Amino acid sequence: MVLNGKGDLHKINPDTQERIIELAKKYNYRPNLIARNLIKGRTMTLGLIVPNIRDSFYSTIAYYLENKSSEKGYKVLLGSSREDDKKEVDLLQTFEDQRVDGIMIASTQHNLPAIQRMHDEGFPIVLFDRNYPGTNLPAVHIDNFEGVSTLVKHMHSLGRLNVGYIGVDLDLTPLYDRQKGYSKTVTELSGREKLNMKIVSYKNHGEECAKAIDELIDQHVDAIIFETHYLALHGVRRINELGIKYPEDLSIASFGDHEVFSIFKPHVTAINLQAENIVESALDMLLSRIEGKGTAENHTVVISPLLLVRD
Amino acid sequence: MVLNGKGDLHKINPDTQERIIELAKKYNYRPNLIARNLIKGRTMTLGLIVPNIRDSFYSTIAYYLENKSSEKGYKVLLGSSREDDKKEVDLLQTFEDQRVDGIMIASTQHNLPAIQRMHDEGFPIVLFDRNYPGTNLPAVHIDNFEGVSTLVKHMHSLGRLNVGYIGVDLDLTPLYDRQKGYSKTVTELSGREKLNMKIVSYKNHGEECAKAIDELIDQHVDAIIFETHYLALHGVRRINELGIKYPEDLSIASFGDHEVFSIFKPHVTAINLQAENIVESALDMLLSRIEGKGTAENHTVVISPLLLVRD
DNA sequence: CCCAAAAGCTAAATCGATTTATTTAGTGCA
DNA sequence: TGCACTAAATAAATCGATTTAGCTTTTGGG
Repeated sequence: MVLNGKGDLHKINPDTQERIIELAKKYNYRPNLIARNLIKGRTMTLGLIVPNIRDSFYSTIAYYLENKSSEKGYKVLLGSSREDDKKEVDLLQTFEDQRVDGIMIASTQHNLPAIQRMHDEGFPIVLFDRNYPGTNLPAVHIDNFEGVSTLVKHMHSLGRLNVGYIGVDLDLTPLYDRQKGYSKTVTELSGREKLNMKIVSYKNHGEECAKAIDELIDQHVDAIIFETHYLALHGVRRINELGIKYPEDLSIASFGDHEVFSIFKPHVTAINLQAENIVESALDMLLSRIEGKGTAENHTVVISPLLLVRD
Repeated sequence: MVLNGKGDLHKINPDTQERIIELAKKYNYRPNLIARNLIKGRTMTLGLIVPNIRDSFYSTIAYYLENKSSEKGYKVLLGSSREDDKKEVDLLQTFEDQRVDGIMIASTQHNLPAIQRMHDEGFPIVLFDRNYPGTNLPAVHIDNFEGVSTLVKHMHSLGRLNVGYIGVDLDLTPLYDRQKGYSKTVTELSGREKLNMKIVSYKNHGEECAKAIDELIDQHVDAIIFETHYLALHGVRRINELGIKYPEDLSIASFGDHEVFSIFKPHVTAINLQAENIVESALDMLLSRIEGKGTAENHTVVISPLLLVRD
């Protein structure tokens, strides 16, 4: 009681309190957190599950989560699913058994049953980046539609009306939303029937992205929007190889920022994925549910993307 | 006993065992790991403390650690010290209180007392990347001296005899070792008195690195070695800006690889930091100490760097 | 001087699993 | 029939902290 600062509350004599504190110091006493966790029923630990911690977006998420949650006394258990459904359920299960107080997950989008079950049982869990549409699962993600839309409009404002788009064939909601954002905005703005949209395979995205660029150039696009940062990297490479000057002869932009975009010149205009905001919202949702005050308010938080206008 | 597969060992009747297993399944029983941890005195958790999880090297370390240790049934608690001594001791303390079974840490190099104490008390802890020289603390790191030496020799083998070097002013052993590797090798190989070595401040490394390049060019170097990947990124940028062609007019190489080095062309020759090997060794050391068979064998494992010859 | 109430401690229950001890039932052999 | 021994099940102890209950000693007021 004394060591937890509840000495007065429990009417422990001030002298005794002092004695206790002294002895604790003398013997270098440190409470065993496992024992505390056991009786408290909470571990002050949050689980983070990402498809790949090497990815700069997810490692940035991990960074902010660790920072913000350590401020509030929480630790972070890290899980990397490697885009593997099985590994992901394993992690979910282990984290649940381990009694983490909550989980933040960018799911493979193939584990709805497990996640739904946990949520239904009252386990605080919040999806981010990738969600399960049509469910009541708490989720935080950027507005992908809006983000691409912003990029297209930005291109138009620069006088680039014949925009092209390169995406990837992964089966993920954020990517679909981006593609939808592109086609909708382009048709609305220009009434074009030809969308100049290329979807490349993830497995071989480097080469296919280069090929896609060649084709778009043949179709005389004057701007290209890349669906992800890694596509943009390969795109920039190809554009340089072809000797095409950007932004003079071609405007480009990436959905998703990357450190080199503001190092190598010309700097690449990009949509920032707002990792810090995502973590902030997700953490808020988790903590309010953990602390129990979390009623069933807004299930999904959609964060506005940030356009970083560069060269 | 039954659920842990020790039914026969404890002579539980096979029928009873079946009944137990069935009931466990029926009621969806999952053992509470906290309770297990408490009595077992181990948590099947490893702590990872890095200066910055956003750094691609450290996130790669995290990736491999998570993968390899989850194969062996261990979880990973993540801590990011942000190069802050205080935060680092806090993390160490918390992880110890939390009773993680072992810790893998890239220290700020300002917490010897805390780390030494833990090690002396028998806590399994292994340093990586950055170590405390002159101590008996278990450590794993790449051979930084050897790595730079390899690069210098590689340059010489290409006929580039007037090599330059750009480093950073951080107070970290691996960087000193690299600098030593450079000066030693250059003097040995060429007997040069002029080392063409520039040290830039970390805080402003982008601009200062560019300036350093300008100066080295003035000094007519025909090759530049970058001490870290981020210096190399800024270096490549500056070299492109100056319109200098590499590798034709100038050879460059980076200590530390980066994804863009094999995307953008010409590809940048680099030393790979062998994250996977580092994790493997560190994990071996930790587990053998955790399992108790770890006698005081080799305290330090030095890993050979890998030269990736590119353009 | 007595009693109620507060002050201050001490003891016990609890969290949920693991491990060890104890009890009961059953078997084999002299 | 009896004894030793095994099989199988049940009970208890343990990990270390938190919380609640219970006990003893003071204190204050009539």
